[in-house]
Amino acid sequence: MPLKKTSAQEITLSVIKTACSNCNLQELCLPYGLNETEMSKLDELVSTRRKIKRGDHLYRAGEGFESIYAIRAGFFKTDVLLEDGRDQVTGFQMAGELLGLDGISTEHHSCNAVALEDSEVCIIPFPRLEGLSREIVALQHHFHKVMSREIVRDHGVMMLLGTMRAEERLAAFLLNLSQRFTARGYSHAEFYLRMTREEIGSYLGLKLETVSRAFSRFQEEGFIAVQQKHIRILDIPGLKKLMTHQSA
Amino acid sequence: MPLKKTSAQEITLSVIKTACSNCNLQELCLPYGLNETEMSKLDELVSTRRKIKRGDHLYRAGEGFESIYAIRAGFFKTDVLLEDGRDQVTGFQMAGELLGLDGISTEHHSCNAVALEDSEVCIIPFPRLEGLSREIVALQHHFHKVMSREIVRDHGVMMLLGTMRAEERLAAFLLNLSQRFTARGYSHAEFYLRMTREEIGSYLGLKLETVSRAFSRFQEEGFIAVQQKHIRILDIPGLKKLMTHQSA
DNA sequence: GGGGCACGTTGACCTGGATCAAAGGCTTCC
DNA sequence: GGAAGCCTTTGATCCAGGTCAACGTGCCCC
Repeated sequence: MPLKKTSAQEITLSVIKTACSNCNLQELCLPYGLNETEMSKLDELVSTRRKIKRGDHLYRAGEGFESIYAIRAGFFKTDVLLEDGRDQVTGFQMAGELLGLDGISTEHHSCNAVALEDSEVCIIPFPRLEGLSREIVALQHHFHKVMSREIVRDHGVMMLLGTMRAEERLAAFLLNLSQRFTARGYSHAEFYLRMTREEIGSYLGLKLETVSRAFSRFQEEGFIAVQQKHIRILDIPGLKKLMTHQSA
Repeated sequence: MPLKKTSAQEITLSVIKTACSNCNLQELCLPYGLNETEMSKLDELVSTRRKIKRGDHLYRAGEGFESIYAIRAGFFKTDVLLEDGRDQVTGFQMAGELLGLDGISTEHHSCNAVALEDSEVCIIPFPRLEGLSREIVALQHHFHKVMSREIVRDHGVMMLLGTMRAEERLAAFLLNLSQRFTARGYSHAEFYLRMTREEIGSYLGLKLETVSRAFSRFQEEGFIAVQQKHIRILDIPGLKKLMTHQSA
């Protein structure tokens, strides 16, 4: 909308919108499965948002843990640092996904969360979430499912890192992104990568040159069209076959 | 004890012992942090045990999920299967650790759990656990911590698979086992591996020959003494240095 | 609007770990 | 208690992906 923005207007808009009950990410996010009464209780809890500029940290490894975050808009990566300076991207997160679950175990965050584009998160104070999930069975159960899903996802990544060759890894990565964009109502075949080749490589356990070469190879083979961060997927079955067919 | 076992005796013994409140794994397991009243409520819930023979499955990928399991005694591995037949060990679990958390998300198990020695687990019906953790704050919170810890552990494995070289991986693996045996009151320096070289390799993203060679190399260097599955760790600092020092 | 710089591509070469192969040593199960 | 087969070790060779290097490209900020 072409309204001239004043800070008063921004505040108003933000207050109006900060409610799970009229958020279009409900189905992907924490409120999944709640009825109206329950939803309005959740609204009270999730009342604050925070904007994160591209490149800024939402939290850093070692910081005290107080809240988990639901991504309202934008795109994040999480990474872990080893003492000797090596690091690895452990995941890329998009709208509707939760950040910060790693912090529950020690009450300190165990990884960094960095915005890869200007983003906004809903702040969910964890003790209050635990309180509410003692009242609302559906919320409790869904939260457990979300944590469990994260464990299953991690097993998938371990599988990828442990058994797949470079091109299989990249194919799996692209198919996964495609599927997640689809779930959010975006094109499954065309998207912008928010991360660099190096970040993709770090996530996939490959060097950036290898990622770049694999992209080129996929383009030659007609599986995708790449131009920098702009990706068009041309042959999903082809990518899938590539993933399962190779090696023993 | 040299008692002649009759099935009546076995049942009695089993009934007596099946209670968190007098289990010596309390501190490592689900009951951590509960007071006496709470513990006795948990006792009601965790009333059944199950013995699993070496090589048998506790559950299989695809099976319906109903319960999580606390390992009372023994040693397990979990593994994931890809459509094309490749598989990977996603973890090794020992006494006091929980199995089955992966099943919550889809209500079906997503991996196989196999006993690596004759083992015994306590069956924890999940809906009842959710019920009880709505009543007992400490149980709820601890359960969340356990799930979160699993996520953090998985990130560590991703790190290992994504950034470490073969010998670093094996060093990390041995140090991790040592530390977990210590926590259970066993020697930190001497233990039997319950898994084969192939299973270690699968977990670490290496081939069995590479694992074997790395063991031999560690022995030559004086870090450990290996004889088949019997390991003595001779130089913990040496192994630690090996893990962090190498490469960039 | 232009200059600088981070990001991306491609080539040449190298190496760590995979693969293939063969020979013991343990365990287990009749 | 002995045989069969699994597990482990070790050697020789190979290759996928890492490393090093140089050059393009487009984005962003002044």
